Amino acid sequence: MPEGPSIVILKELVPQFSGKKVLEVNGNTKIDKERLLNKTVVEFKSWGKHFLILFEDFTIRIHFLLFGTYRINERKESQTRLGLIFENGELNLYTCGIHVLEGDLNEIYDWSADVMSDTWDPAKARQKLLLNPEMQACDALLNQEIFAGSGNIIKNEVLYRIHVHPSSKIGAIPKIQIDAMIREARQYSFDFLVWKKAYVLKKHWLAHTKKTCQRCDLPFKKEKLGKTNRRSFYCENCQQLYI
DNA sequence: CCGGTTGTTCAGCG
DNA sequence: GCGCTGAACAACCG
Repeated sequence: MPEGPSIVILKELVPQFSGKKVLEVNGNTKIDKERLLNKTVVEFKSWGKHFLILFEDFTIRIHFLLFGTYRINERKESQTRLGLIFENGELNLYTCGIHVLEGDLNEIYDWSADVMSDTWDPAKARQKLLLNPEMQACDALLNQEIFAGSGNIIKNEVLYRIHVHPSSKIGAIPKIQIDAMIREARQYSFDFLVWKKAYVLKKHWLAHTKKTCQRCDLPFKKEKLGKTNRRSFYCENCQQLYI
């Protein structure tokens, strides 16, 4: 569920509730559910891994973390975190973090940092990267201020596509590879979106969870790397280490 | 049945 | 106040 493209898929499934009034609220969320009652959804948005439900005076921010899921016009057995019932159906959210955001969303979010946004700004991403020469490539691709929406799968696939070792330092990577990283972070996210919709995402993984490199047939390394200490799958032979 | 995880936050420590 | 570490959260798969 959690990476950016999955949130975009959710966003595409809910316009049926845009402009509709919340007739009933349920779930074990700690936020004040009364506040949503009889309010009308203005719009649904997303920023990276955040799913946003906009009301007139406030916004509900949903983060699915590792295990979050949702159901539209159906329910799961497990406890609902937040359920919104409209005249034409319902949106049920499970195992997610929920926050209420006050004020102007444009002051909270830099939309151009979202790799899937129409306003994604590769030049800004490049600037941010160059300001962090000591940062490791694997950490950069998980950094939500630089690549909002990118997660561990996208990280591993992008680094494999651009032939860069996850422990490479940003400042030592040739500029042409930095540009490739930025380009592929977006491109792979859209490939992810298409494949996920067609239920063929895993089939297209070339690095994530893989045992062997399809380019050179040598075994992949599997290690927890970087400050983020997340699983990296990489080929020592095909992915260059820049230090 | 146990181990692991598409993620983030926060407490605790030096 | 900082940076770092590890726990906590919690559902599902193999």
